[in-house]
Order: sequence, then structure tokens, then C-alpha cells
Amino acid sequence: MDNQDIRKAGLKVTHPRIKILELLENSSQRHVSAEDVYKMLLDNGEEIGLATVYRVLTQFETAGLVTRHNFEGGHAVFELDRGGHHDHMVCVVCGKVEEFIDPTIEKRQREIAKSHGFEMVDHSLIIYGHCSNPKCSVG
Amino acid sequence: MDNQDIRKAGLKVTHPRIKILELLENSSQRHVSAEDVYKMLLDNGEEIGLATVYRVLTQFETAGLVTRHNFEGGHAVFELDRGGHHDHMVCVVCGKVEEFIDPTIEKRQREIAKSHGFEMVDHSLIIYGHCSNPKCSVG
DNA sequence: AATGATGATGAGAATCTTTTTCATTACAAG
DNA sequence: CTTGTAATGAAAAAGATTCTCATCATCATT
Repeated sequence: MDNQDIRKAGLKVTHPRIKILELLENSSQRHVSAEDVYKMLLDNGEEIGLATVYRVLTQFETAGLVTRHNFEGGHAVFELDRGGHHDHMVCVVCGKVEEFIDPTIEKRQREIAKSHGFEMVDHSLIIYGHCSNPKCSVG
Repeated sequence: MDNQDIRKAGLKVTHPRIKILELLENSSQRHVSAEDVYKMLLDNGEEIGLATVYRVLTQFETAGLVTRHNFEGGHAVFELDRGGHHDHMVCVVCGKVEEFIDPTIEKRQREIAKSHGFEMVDHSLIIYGHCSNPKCSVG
């Protein structure tokens, strides 16, 4: 992931784009909202407008560099595409997100789509539950 | 599904709640946004405020009468819970939604959650693709 | 059937997320 | 280095949802 990825996407290599891509690569949180990105950039002394953050994230999504997720909560979160596709498991108490991939499910999805006359282009699987943290488990 | 369901949820049986529940039962669209509900009620001559529609849908969700889905598009859609759980397949071109249920996937999900130390309470699986309508297919 | 406590409603304001507008600035090809 | 075009920032706008608060309806009790 470097500036060539931006160029290959047909986008000019600008300061905001470079910084946003860097941030997505280095962030400890894998799933960040546009607001998160904006604030983290501010913390790093980068004065990049929120509108630009939204624009760039959307462009990165179109270019296949990041994936947008519509989890619960009324706002989208973005995640850098590090090659492999995966699904998500979200703790409904603490919000912790774990990633997983299961070949059985991947395979069944394609079969099911086909049997309904759909050609699958993407999918989203989110398991909601209580994570292993004692604070999050049910009584 | 009748007024007793509203009462059982600990809610008063009011005119807006009755009409919203009726509408969800009789609507030809299974997945409707709050705005959709508001407009359909207006078409039926029911002057129910948009804020009330949001409040009631949220209460119905809490009561387990309806399910809220965060598909793409920046707004939530609601669906009457007709007993059985199911997953969704959404056409990325025309927006058509089909429902399905697959025991293999259901079973694997529980196993995967458990293997990550999660106790699954819910899940959301959405397959995006091109539906069989010629206008929606690729190529 | 009347009463009264409490919950529910409607209208609009407020909030939050995201997109658009537009004047200014920066990239990148020649 | 010039210049066309794309990109940016700021603010406004748009869209979705929630909140506030005065008024009204429901329901358990008279």
C-alpha cells in the first residue's frame, strides 16, 4: 500500500490522500468512521477538512482500497482492504470486533445466490454476541 | 399479530401503534424505512407524525415485533418479525430483496462464534449481487 | 361512566452524518 | 514554468433520526 495505489486508482497523489492512507495503515483500530479519521488526523497536526475525508474514503472504496461497513450505530465505518476478505463478529456490549473467514460459509453463499438467480458480487456477514470478557457475558 | 402484541410489549394500545402494526402486516414491501411508513400512513389518511413513527418502530424493535436492518443507503429499514429468522439477498442494481435461510450456514455461525469465545445473540448476513432481471445482470 | 396518573403524541427544533457548492489551490503533463 | 483540470476547505445544505415540551389519550380505579 503506497502512493502508487492512489495513482493506480486514477486519483492524484495529494497530501490528504497520502495522509489518510497512512493513517488507515497505521491505526490501531481497524474499523474507523470518517469522524474518527478526521479527529486522528487533527491529533497528528494534519488540518484536513471533514468533507475531504468523506470524499477520499468514498474514492478509496470505489477504488477497492477500503471497504465500507454499515454496522449498527447510524454511521459507516471504513477498513483498509488488506488483501483477504473476511467477516465480522461484534460484541454487543463492548463493541469489540473480531474477524474471521470460513470456507464452508463462503462456498454456501455462492451456491445460494446462484440458486436464486443472483450473481454474487459481495456479501456482509456480521455475528453479534457477547464476547469472552466477563464484563460482557450474560449473567 | 394484533393489539395484544402491543399490550404484551408493555405499550399502550394507541391509534398510531395500531395503524403502524397494521401497515407492516399489510404492506406489499417487506422492508420499509421510517419515511416509507410515514408516507404510506399519509396515503391512508392517517396523520401520524414522523417522530412518532420513529419512536414506535424503535419500541417495536425493542419488543421483538420488528427487526431493524442497516442495509446500504444511509437509512435503516424495518421488517415485521413473522416468526422465522432469515437472511437477505439484495440486488445492487434494482434493490430487490429476497429472503433465504440456510441450515448449513446457521449451524456454522454458532460454531464459529463459540470457537472465538462469543455467545451469539444475533447475526446479519446480506448477499449483494445482480438479480436475474436482464436489466440488472452484468455484461 | 367519570377521574386522574402516567404514558403517548405532534410539531418543530436540535443533532448527527454525509453530501454539495463554490471559490481557491495544487498536481502533473507539456 | 505554464496551464488545464482535478482536489481542497469552509460553509451551507440535505437527509436521517432524536429530543423537547405542551397537549392529549389510555387505562386502572372510582
